[in-house]
Amino acid sequence: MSKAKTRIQFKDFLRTQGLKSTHQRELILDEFLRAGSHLSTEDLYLRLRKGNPRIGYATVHRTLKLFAECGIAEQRYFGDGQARYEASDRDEHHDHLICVVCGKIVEFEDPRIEELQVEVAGVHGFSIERHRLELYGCCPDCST
Amino acid sequence: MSKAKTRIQFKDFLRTQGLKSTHQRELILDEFLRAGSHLSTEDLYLRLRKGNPRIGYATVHRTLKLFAECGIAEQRYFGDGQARYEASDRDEHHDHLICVVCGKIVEFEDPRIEELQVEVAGVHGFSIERHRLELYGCCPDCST
DNA sequence: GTTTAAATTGAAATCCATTTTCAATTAGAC
DNA sequence: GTCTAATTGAAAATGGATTTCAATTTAAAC
Repeated sequence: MSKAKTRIQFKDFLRTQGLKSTHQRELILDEFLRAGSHLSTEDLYLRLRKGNPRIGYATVHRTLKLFAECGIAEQRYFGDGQARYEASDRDEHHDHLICVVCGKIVEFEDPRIEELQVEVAGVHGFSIERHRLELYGCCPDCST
Repeated sequence: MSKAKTRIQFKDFLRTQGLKSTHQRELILDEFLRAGSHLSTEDLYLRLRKGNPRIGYATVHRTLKLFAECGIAEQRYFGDGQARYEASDRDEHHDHLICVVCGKIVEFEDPRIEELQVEVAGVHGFSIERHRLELYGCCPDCST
């Protein structure tokens, strides 16, 4: 989905929820879309402060939660103690490879794994809503 | 592995690390092995307090970390903001099905998924050290 | 058994990301 | 422009994890 469409999606979301479209929310969405993925609240806050020293951490935090609520972003936990957000407008779904040495995060997807997940859940009577698959290991750059 | 053997494993670990075997550490290990899995530090602390009001939260916390260090327990994060520990002396490895309604946690394993993970990681040049797979959905009891 | 050095304990303090509070400001409907 | 409700951001609160430190306990040496 294009950035322009994402902006419209967000505005629509705000309107339908009786929320207001503000300057800060627009700035935060712009920077979020511009920045790479897997950003923590702190990361995004610091990037925003460079251009706008007036923006508050609480607002960034609250706005990221709004993004997650309306489907623009997804919240992830990689176990380092802080939540990260990634734009969910790119592919349908993907999982993560995380380098335990340098922290690099690579995305991947494999329909065969997804299929087996549904099958396994079915055996236990579960219907899957979402899943999380993370592979931790050593990336090519760090294994030399 | 039997509980007796796990106790010996822990004592050996302590000795080789130059650490001491204490009454508290024995109590905590006993209660940890007696209690079900997926316990938070708080859970275990409260269980221990019932029989031993003198035991401290910090000691439970530190001892659980020791368990993880010596391979008796594994630390898990399910995204509710607190670490959980499970005994790692039962099967070789397993993943989790988590009910988003009642919070029930079911364990499963599927070698076919594991195999595909190794394959996918290889495509990206990663060697896998460990992984995390969690399926979130609705369990049979909650879907009726 | 006694001594002794080092590890351990637990209450309290600290840390740190997240979340909430609240008075001042702003959006947008009228 | 007026008015009401939502929003903002600095500061405070929250909550689990972790550390501090004086008192206690362990276990090795004697």
